[in-house]
Amino acid sequence: MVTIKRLAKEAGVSFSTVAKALNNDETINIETRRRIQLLAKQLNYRPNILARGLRSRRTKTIGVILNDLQSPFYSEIYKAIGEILDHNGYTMFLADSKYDEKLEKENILSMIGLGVEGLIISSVSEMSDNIDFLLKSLVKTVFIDNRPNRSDINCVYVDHFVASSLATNYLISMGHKDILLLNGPKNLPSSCRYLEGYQKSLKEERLPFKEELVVYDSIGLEQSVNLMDQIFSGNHRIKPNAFSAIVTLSDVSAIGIYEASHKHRYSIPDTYSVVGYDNIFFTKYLNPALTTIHQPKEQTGSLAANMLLDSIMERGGDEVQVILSPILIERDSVKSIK
Amino acid sequence: MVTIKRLAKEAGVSFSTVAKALNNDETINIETRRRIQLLAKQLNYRPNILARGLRSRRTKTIGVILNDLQSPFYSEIYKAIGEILDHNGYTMFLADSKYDEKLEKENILSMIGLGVEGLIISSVSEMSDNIDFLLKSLVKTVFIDNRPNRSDINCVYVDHFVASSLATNYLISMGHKDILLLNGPKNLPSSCRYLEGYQKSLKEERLPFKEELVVYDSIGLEQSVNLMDQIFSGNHRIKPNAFSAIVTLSDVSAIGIYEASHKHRYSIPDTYSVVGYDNIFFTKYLNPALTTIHQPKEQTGSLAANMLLDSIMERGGDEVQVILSPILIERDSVKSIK
DNA sequence: AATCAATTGTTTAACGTTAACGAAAATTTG
DNA sequence: CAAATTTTCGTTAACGTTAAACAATTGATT
Repeated sequence: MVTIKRLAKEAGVSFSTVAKALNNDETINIETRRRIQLLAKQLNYRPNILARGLRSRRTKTIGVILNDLQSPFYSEIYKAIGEILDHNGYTMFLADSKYDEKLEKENILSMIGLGVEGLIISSVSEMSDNIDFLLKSLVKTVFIDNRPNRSDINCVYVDHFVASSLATNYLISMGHKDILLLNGPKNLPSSCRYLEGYQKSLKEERLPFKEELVVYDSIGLEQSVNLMDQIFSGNHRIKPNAFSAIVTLSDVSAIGIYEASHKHRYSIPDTYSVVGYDNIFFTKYLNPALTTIHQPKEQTGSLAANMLLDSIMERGGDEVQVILSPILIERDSVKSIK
Repeated sequence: MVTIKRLAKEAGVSFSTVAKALNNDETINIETRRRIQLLAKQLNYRPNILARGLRSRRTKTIGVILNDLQSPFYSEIYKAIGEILDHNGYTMFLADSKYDEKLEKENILSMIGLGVEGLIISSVSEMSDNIDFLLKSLVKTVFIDNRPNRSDINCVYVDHFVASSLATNYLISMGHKDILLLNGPKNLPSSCRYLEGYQKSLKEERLPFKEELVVYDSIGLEQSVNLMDQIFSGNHRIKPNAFSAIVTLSDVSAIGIYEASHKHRYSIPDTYSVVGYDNIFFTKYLNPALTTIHQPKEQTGSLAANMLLDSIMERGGDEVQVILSPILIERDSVKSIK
């Protein structure tokens, strides 16, 4: 392994001269600097991040903790984060919290142990101890995808309340009255906002809110398939004829509905209308093309990354909360029954 | 930040006693050990990986360098890698080489600087200098997705030659004679194997190999859309009526074909038949459901991770090459024209 | 010629951990 | 009961880097 000492020996100078030369320190003669920098390149020298981080606390790494790494939704977000970080010489650690608060805590501690300078996190809960813990610790943090219940934080998220009311309003305008809400885990902040938006739209249109038409914990493909399979089979408290449309918290869930309905020979949108959420890239190629609520994922990622870097570099001042707007994308998975 | 010294002060022992206690060293009284371990948990102590790695070279991290992080194909692979690593107390660094050899080299050097114990990499080229460099360095490496031209390495990949001949044979059996090959970058090992399999199938069936029906660099959604858009518009050396079927190197490319053909009002499979590659999870929900060649992605990831861990732990002996088999998945994007 | 400042380079001490070694206390042995 | 052994804990020196303090050489100024 080629270290600074090795370069020093090779170049015939002290190791700290090499260190300064590599950091382009003006107190080293420009020629010596050039000479050493060239040598470093020739020998494929790379600073040992461990040593640097240990000494200087500047590891040039940041941690990204998300609820589901595999989901294309989060993929697009961390793709955007990665781009920004790359341009700024930073590397990212990715971790999957699997919508689990304990795992999230584990990941946070790991990241701190790894010496990250900052963290971007889609926190599982709105008022988890993890959030307090994070704010007490010294790592700069940006919360994405949802908003913890406090104002002294950096965050960027889309308004889930608006999103679900957009979806619900649209279904109502198409004549649907019994709308199943396939919601996420109950403690998930986005689930709460989502439910509220759904309720608000029903209320506005003077439709009754039927608690029994809300079902939780259906995030992810498999869970969603299983759940809808139960419903379509009649093995669930919700019966197949109790609703004519479905609002989901994610496009992936919507695909689960496609799968289950396909199995039971129900047609979408003829029997059931479906509105997804996220607008992940392939939804327009589904059969039928999915009507969904678009989230600006790339923007979320790049904004979050830039905010974090600003915060790390001490540029930019106070904490900021950025709220992005969702957009309804009309396609073919909703049928008018007016 | 809570360190080993802090714990020592708190517990009234020397810092090295704490270190040993935390590593469950038998030479420390069981009671003292328990006491210190409890304290560590209470104070949310996490070992500083930087310091540990610097001193002991055991960072418990491995690097994963892939050609396209966002593609669901690679997502599924690194998801599987992550699962295995988690169970073994390892963390992973992810990096995107974007099918670029220079960026790949950059990433390799970064990973080494980060102190990874091993590397899983989908190398861009078959005989890149990067491979020699890696083998000369001390980092254990597993190559995935394709096979460098040497035998003294660990790798796991599916046989792209078999894959493309599976696809081509199938199309021929459905009566297609003019088959466009949407291949990846020319230097990509998988592209080479893919071309060879395609040629072999044509030859077997005594069909002429038309070089002009092979087009390169069409990996990724956008490139694929642009390319097909050109072809369908007549602005390409390949004319729209020169072929009746398309074989692609990735499902994502296949989606690009869907997009372009949709724009130009061509029907799949009525005007063009398409066979994808990878079988990423949502292809069966596309319109039309995509006929594709399945790659065992999860298996690839978990095998690679296990091989790497074996190699790191010095268990297991020689280098192994694992070749997995692709499977044809018949769906609705191919039409018989016999 | 003596002084001072600028220029260029070196010495040294951290950062938090591991691990080899040393030392003290507790226990066993003859 | 002294000596030998075991048990238990403390000392110390690395790992490769950064950064502050220090030293040496040169050039400019009085």
